Order: sequence, then structure tokens, then C-alpha cells
Amino acid sequence: MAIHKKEAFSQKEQELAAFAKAMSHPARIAILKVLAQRNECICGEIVDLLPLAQSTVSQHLKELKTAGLIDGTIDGPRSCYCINWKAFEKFMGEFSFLFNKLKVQNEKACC
Amino acid sequence: MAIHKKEAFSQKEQELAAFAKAMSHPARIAILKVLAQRNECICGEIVDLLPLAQSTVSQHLKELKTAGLIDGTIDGPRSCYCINWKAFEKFMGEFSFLFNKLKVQNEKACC
DNA sequence: ATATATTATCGTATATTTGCGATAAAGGAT
DNA sequence: ATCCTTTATCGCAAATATACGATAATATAT
Repeated sequence: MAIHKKEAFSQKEQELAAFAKAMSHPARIAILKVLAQRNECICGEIVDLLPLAQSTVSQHLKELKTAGLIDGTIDGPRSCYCINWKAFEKFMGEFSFLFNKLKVQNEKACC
Repeated sequence: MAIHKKEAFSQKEQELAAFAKAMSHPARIAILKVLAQRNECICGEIVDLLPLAQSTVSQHLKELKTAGLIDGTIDGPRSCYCINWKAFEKFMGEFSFLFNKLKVQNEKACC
């Protein structure tokens, strides 16, 4: 049983899906919120703010980083993360383009 | 082992995550694109356009509907779907609010 | 009433995600 | 050098998601 046919879709569709997937868990939304609210970068403070174990938070951070939504630098024994605003703008823009542009002509909902 | 602690997060965090999750698969992105491009509602045409079995497409449609991103009405033996633009605007707005608003003060990336 | 067409649901196999504890790795402090 | 702090990774258990075929459900057509 050939499961997961993601390859069968277009590059852009996969990219948008990956972006959405990175934000598809409340813990990751919460992490992004914390990072967005601080001017300086955060590291293990996130662990204290979330109701999850350190290893779990680290895993979520890794996923966000892999997806390109956050940047991380090692600062001595601790890690410093912050939001990658450029990536955010890019994806939000693509979503807006994809759906807002088309919305104009479709304003008259059919269902 | 108490897995999935979504309940431990705020209502809004869960809502945003659920919205993102509904769009976290390329097939569902593709479905939304098709629905957005047509003025009239679509039904099984989607199945012909996607590289997936009918039952799988139906499952994806159900997820999109449950998440509130699309509306569906039964029209005889066929089903008619279309995008719920209001829900879309709501969520896109919340994301923009959450991240764009904060972006201003954080323009100076730290990492 | 019977067939046909369309869509939803069920059952099932497999893949992925989530979460934690334990452990490793890396640097700072004494 | 030895501890201590911080973070990443590994290994594992359990929950979800993905996909399909088969079947049920529904309405139209003959």
C-alpha cells in the first residue's frame, strides 16, 4: 500500500502544506507567540512556559527550524531562537495571494 | 502515557493550530485551490483532478468541512462544496494579527 | 421496481506524530 | 579536572493520519 503520495502534488502545494503543518500544533503556535513577543531571543525559557517536557519542546523547536519558521544560534551552552520573519511574510503572502485574489470574483458564495 | 496534551493550551492556540492542520496536506491545498477557482460549486470533479482514490478525496473533504474551511450541500445524488470565505478571512486575520502586529517592534532580527 | 451514478462510511494496513525519560554533548563555574 | 547547567538526541509507547478497496446510502433514470 503506497502511502503518502505527497510527491504527486505540485511544489508550491507541498510548500504551503509544509508551512501549515509546522503550525498545526498548539505547542508550536505557543512557541511562535513567545518568540514573537520578545525582542531578544529565547532559549530554555520556553520550556518553563509550556506544559511539556524539555525534550518535547526541543523537538517542536527542531520542527519549526526545519520548516524555516525560526532561526536558531548556539550561544554557549544555551540555544537562542527567534522568528524568521522573512519566511513568515513569504508564506502568509502566498496564502493571501492564493485565496484572497480569487475571493474577489467568488464573493457570491454558492453553497 | 498521557499523549496529546492539546487541552493544555489556550482556546485560540488550539483554533489556530486546527486551522493550520486542515491545510497541512498538499491534497487539501489542492482541493481548496480548485474550489477557489470555480464560481460554481464542485463535487466529484475534484476526484478527477486529484491523484487519489474517491474515498480518500471524500475523507479530505470531510476534514476540510469539519474544520469549517468549506461548506457542503447535498444536491441530489451529488455533493456540492465551496470555500467558506468568512472562516478563511477570520483565520488569516488572526494569523496576521498575531505575527504582523508583533513584527513591527521586532524588525531587528536577533539571531 | 430495478438499475445507474455519485458520494459517504467502514475496515484495515502502514506511516507519521506526539510525548516522555534517559542519555549524550558542550560549555561555564568552582 | 570535576561538577553543574543547558540543550539535543535516542529509544520507545501510544495516538493520529493517510490511503485504498469494499460496501452502504441516496437520488435519479429507465
